[in-house]
Amino acid sequence: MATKQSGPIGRPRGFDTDEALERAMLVFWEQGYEGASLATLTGAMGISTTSMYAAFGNKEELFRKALERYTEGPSAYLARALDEPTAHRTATAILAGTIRTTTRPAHPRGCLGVQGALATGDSAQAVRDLLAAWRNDGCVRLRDRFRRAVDEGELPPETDPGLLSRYVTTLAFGIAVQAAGGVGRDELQEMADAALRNWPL
Amino acid sequence: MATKQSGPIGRPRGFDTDEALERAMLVFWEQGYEGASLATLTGAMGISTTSMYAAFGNKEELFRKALERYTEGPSAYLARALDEPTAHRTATAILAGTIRTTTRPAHPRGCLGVQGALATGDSAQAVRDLLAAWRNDGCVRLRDRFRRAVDEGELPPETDPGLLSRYVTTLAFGIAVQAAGGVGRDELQEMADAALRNWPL
DNA sequence: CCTCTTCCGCATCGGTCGCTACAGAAGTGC
DNA sequence: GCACTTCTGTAGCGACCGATGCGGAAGAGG
Repeated sequence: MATKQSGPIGRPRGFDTDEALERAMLVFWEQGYEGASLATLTGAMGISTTSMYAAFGNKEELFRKALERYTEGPSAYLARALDEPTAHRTATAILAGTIRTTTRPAHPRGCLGVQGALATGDSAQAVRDLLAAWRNDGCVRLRDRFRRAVDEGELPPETDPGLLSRYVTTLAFGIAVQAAGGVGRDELQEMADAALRNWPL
Repeated sequence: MATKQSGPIGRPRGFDTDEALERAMLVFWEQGYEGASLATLTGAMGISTTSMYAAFGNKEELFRKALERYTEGPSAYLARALDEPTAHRTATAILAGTIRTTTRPAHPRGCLGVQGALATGDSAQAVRDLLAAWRNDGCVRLRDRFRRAVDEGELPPETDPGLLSRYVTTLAFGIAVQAAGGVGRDELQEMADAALRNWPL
């Protein structure tokens, strides 16, 4: 009957799980899934391999959780953009958010969802598929947003929401690749502005 | 004085260097630089590690040569596109060539220059930089082509060639990412057609 | 034939990979 | 104090990483 109000028994964890996951996410972001070794990861997390396995399972599970954290952290602009009042503002916010996130100083350049595991060996195919699904999910949610805009009469009825969302996500992924190579923020923003000057396509 | 007309002395090589390099390129294309192990590479090439080292130097040199082969093979559409008579046809040819190459059945999906080493560990940074320079070179050559079109009066004098080339290459890299995730050829081509419908931007 | 040069198959190098067994430390509840 | 549960540091697992040493095989030139 007594509600369990006391903490879990046993020795409490000696590190902050959220902070360790944040650091792991940064390593995956910069070096990719295959490029990030456990030694590098645990070194950045400040814990031993034993603690990492006890807290996160294994490397692949750690990556999955790092991707979730990325989605709700650096990539949260996507969810916010979908709430913009118009489709045009949604597209603008997505590209601006992508550019800001992929070119932020003191953060890894590029996008974890793009460069985390774009091409991998056999042992990392599950992670590659996970990221492909992650990217596709973003495209689908954007398509639904544009479809709503068509239904509400904001966009012309002959507009193809899938085509439009594919266009915006293609630009976003391309921006991520450019940013990973060191292309500057201002140049990308000018290009994005020009790309959305005529809308919808 | 006598011109050396006889072949090199010693035991001749027992395999075709070009074909072995072609197979190595395909492995790098599909699995990336870090994901492609020497065992996988030499297995696909049909030679032993000893022969690979004797013929190509090491893994990094093998990748450099595979990238050259990729540039002159699957990515040769870029050079051809730059010779198109108009800037618009150049842009159209680049996107069409990108889509065809990144979605070709029986070939790895995506683009070696994008997914070969987009994010890597420390030991592969040189390859990452090499690919970033490769991508930037494509953008620069395209910019020069557009600049010529401005000089020749084909494009309005207020056109920014750098902006335009950044736009086209961003679309191309985004297409490569989409293709790596399994997006179909027709859908990408429809999007590319729509993206270039208003030109120049 | 012999000699010379190069190539190739086998074995293996030290290092690192992801991962785990074990024992002791450090907390909780009684 | 005690028993119990959980976490952590060390040490090491087998497997694979990229890269080599070595000796014999194989062809070219004489």
